[in-house]
Amino acid sequence: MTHPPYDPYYLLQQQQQQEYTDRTGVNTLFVSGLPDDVKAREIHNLFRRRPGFDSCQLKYTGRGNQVVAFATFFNHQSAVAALHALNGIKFDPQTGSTLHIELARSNSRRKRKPGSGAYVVIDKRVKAAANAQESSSDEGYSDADEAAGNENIDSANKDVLVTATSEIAADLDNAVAGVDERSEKTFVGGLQQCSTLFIANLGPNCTEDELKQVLSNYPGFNVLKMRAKGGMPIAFADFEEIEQANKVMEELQGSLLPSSDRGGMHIEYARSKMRKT
DNA sequence: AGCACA
Repeated sequence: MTHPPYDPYYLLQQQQQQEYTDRTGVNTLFVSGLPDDVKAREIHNLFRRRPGFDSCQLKYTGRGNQVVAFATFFNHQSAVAALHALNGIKFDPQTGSTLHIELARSNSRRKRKPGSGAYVVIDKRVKAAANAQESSSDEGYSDADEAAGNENIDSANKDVLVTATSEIAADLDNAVAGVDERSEKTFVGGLQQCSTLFIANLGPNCTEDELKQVLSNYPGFNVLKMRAKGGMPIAFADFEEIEQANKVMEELQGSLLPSSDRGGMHIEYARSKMRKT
């Protein structure tokens, strides 16, 4: 049997293949390198302060004691920002185990019922023992399993955090919408966007020219201002439009300059739009 | 983690 283009299964495969290569729509991080005694609460505490964080889940894959986690954000950018902030950190100083974080293959499809938990545990261990023979092949986890596994556990969790934060975000959104007529700032998923970017983690001898050269390749780039804060330079880069700033943040987040000596650039929205003049 | 200019 062939799979003609209208075959739903064929379409699903096409879509999944696309997700493998283009992950710009993915808001979920896949976290591995966790110690096998990690708790869902620890994962939640790791991500809860990250801008745009939504919820997370810990998953016992059933492959040995392997544990992985998924952290979901309100948008792709927030997810990428958290990825760069946390990837490679020592999660447990005792064992020296290092976190490995990447964009998930696809978004968590967890239903967002009001009152659902800020974090969730998926345990495939018992089931895996039962069908040990048939699940013997390839990888340790699959997104389909993840989506199927979590519905039943959702209701057990009474954490209010998720709903609380999204309500706050909605309030802020309204407040800003009223005040900010020219949309120099907007809220997206609890993140205050700004068309000026704050750039940190630059090397001590990063120059304004060096950075300006990189930034001027992007449409909408206006002005760069640098200053040394405690020896380490920081920079503010202003763009015409938020969308243009977004693009730059997305593409340059974590990237290295010739002068970088302590890892890639860290880029956030500035707290306020750069003054004209 | 570090956010100035007015």
